[in-house]
Amino acid sequence: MAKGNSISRLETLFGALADRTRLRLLNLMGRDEICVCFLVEVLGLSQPKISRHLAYLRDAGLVSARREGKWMHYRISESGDEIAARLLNETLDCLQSDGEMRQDRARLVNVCCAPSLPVTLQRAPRPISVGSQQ
Amino acid sequence: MAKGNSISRLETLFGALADRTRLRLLNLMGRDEICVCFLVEVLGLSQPKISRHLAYLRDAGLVSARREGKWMHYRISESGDEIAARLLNETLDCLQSDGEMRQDRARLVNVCCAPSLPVTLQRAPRPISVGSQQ
DNA sequence: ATTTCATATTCGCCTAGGCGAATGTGTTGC
DNA sequence: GCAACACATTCGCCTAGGCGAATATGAAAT
Repeated sequence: MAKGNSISRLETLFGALADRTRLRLLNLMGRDEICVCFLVEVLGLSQPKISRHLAYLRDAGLVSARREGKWMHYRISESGDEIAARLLNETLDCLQSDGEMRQDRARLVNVCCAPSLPVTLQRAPRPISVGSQQ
Repeated sequence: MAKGNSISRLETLFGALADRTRLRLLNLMGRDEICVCFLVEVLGLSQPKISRHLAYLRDAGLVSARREGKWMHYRISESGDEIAARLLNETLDCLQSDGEMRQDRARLVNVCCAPSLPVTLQRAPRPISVGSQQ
């Protein structure tokens, strides 16, 4: 679904980026793995909605998944496509400087490091970069 | 239609870029004005199709139009949005290095400088950068 | 084995937007 | 005025894809 000539791959890339929820997901992934339950918690959206958008990103080749027991970890995948990779990186840089995106990242840190985690997350594996205190 | 917070503007931008025909149009505009009739001739697509996509790009704020008699000239507009501008420039750079996009640009030069122009184009104003020989 | 938990998928509904064909609009030339 | 020209818009049709609600799946825990 992400294949074809290079123009088609650009269409696929931009199609994947043309959605608010997916931009927020990519922003939260940053350079690290993150587990679905944190994405659900931080974005405050329904779990099926998150999963559907993750599936879209997977089909578009932007993201790859790894299972760890009951949990699924997602990360931005280094695309074989050099051009797509360059554009995606530039996009992620732009998200860095966006106010709402910063809020999302801050909320992720808060959720992960909170002394009292939401019940649903107490056993979930932390994202690497945020660290796993307590 | 291109307004809202910065995430919405990114959605709009990426939506506009997520179409082969629109990418080809932006590629042909490059940094200069170009008249619709040349776009139709070079891309070999129907005039209404070209016009619809130009309208889409206009509504998304990526492109602006100028009338000169019967002819309409389109150009990529410097967006007020710095982030969008940066991403758009990066995208245009990527198009530069794409094979099919190069073919389109070569065809534009051929069409404009051909000793015998297609009848439809004989009086049309040339794009600036290609020059107006004959 | 059964239940629970984390996640994925399916279903039905609805809107955005792509297409060709036809038609409308603004400008020039006669 | 009217015809020709360059371009824009509308119409009807069709698919992609967004959503919530419900349901399925795969792994662990009991």
